[in-house]
Amino acid sequence: MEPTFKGGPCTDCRFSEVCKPKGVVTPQRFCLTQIAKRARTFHKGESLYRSGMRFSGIYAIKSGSMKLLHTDSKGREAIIAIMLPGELAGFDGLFSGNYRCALVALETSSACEIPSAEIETLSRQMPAVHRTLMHKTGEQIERSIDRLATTKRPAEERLAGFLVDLSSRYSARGFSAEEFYLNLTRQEIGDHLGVTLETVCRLLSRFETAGMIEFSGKFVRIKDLEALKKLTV
Amino acid sequence: MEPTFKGGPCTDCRFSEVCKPKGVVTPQRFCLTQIAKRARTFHKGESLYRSGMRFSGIYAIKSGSMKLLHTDSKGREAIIAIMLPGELAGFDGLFSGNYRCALVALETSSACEIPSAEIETLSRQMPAVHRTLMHKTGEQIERSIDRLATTKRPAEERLAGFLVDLSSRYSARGFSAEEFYLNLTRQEIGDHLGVTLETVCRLLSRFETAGMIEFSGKFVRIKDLEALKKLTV
DNA sequence: CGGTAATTTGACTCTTCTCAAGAGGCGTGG
DNA sequence: CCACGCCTCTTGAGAAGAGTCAAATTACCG
Repeated sequence: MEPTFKGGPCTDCRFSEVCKPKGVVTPQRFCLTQIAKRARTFHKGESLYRSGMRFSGIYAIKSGSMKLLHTDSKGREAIIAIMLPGELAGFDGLFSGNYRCALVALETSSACEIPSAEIETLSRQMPAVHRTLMHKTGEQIERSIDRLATTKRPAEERLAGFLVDLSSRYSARGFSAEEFYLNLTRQEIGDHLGVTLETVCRLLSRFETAGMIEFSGKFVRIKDLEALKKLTV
Repeated sequence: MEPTFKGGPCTDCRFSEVCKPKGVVTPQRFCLTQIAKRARTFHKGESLYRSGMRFSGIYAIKSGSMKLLHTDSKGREAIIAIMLPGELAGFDGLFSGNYRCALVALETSSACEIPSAEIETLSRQMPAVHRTLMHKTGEQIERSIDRLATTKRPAEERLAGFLVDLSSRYSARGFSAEEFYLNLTRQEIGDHLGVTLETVCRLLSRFETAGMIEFSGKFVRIKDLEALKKLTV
């Protein structure tokens, strides 16, 4: 990394805002964007990290999508989160020192690694960097809490909520809120929501019949977002 | 806060280790134990903080027990966590700046507040304090992940897991692993596990009939911990 | 173009929920 | 100290939701 950093991987990244500290005016050279490695490509099924591995860094997802995968002692899989472009992943290892889950590409994707050594040094030296990380951590914790709060709700509500959540997250990152590719199998959607793949199938069919969504293969079009939101309440 | 602090609220706290940074030799005067306020008593149903309130600090629970309560827009309640003596609560507000949940005493309890202003100052100045907080945060995140991973599992497994978890947490804090008071109604246990109170009742009866537990009122005795563990796998 | 994996749908089963009624516990006030 | 009322707990019966098993169809990859 050059001391007088100019241009580089983050200059033309449309998500570079993600990595920049918010709320304070800071010299550019102290942003996370300065320490991120150039984006690497990961193919479908490839792991950025695995459960139990020593924490090596945070990943800023540039394109594609990832699943944060937890596997229990019996081999059962649960998808803790779906990560989209413009989001940061790796917090399951940031504090404990070892990743709790695996981060797996759902399609050909690219991500920048923000190495752990740099994180430690810079977040100690630069309050703004530290604040950015804390802010992102807060988002993660809130998201976990919100998901834990839905355990008692019926499958239909959880699935509707999942679609609404994806829509708003895509929208927040500058993508269409109505149309996107969902690179998950029915099994994976089920592993995320805690239901079987057959239930996911039936509910999606029901949503489609009701005119709320339309999908062909992996492509999803949300036709009536309000109706979906009404299901989640 | 006196510069030359001697004695004080933490000196004879049996849980003072909780608040002390681990893994490094640090002058005592830089521990969380230095900034904690003297314990306050909270009565059953009283809130240490409520959802939406500005983050005011972390709470070290000295005695009794608390529930971390999430309420959604429809008024449905979900208990995100049960907090026991010797544990820290308040991380749902530490990073975002506003508490996401309410922290409510389940019985007459006492807790020390570690005020937010002191946390910020001290964790910036003292790496050891910062490290302690990060370590505790890691525990919280891991716990959330582990609980999210159980959403698909049947009620019996979740309830058995809940009892095993309580047992090991009591045990870790120097209490009996086999006998404890569970100051939760069946409704609250259900709100924690995502099932109805009737299901909790039936399962507890089943566990009792099977000779795994014994309970009279709020008092629980675990008779066959291994059998319970086998149910959770 | 063939083979494998994913999806869809049906029929049936099982778990869990809902509704309901009765029993038990606890605190308050007489 | 007892009685009353309220809240909690327990248990049952029936309904609904979700799971399981199975087969047919479709999509995808090499």
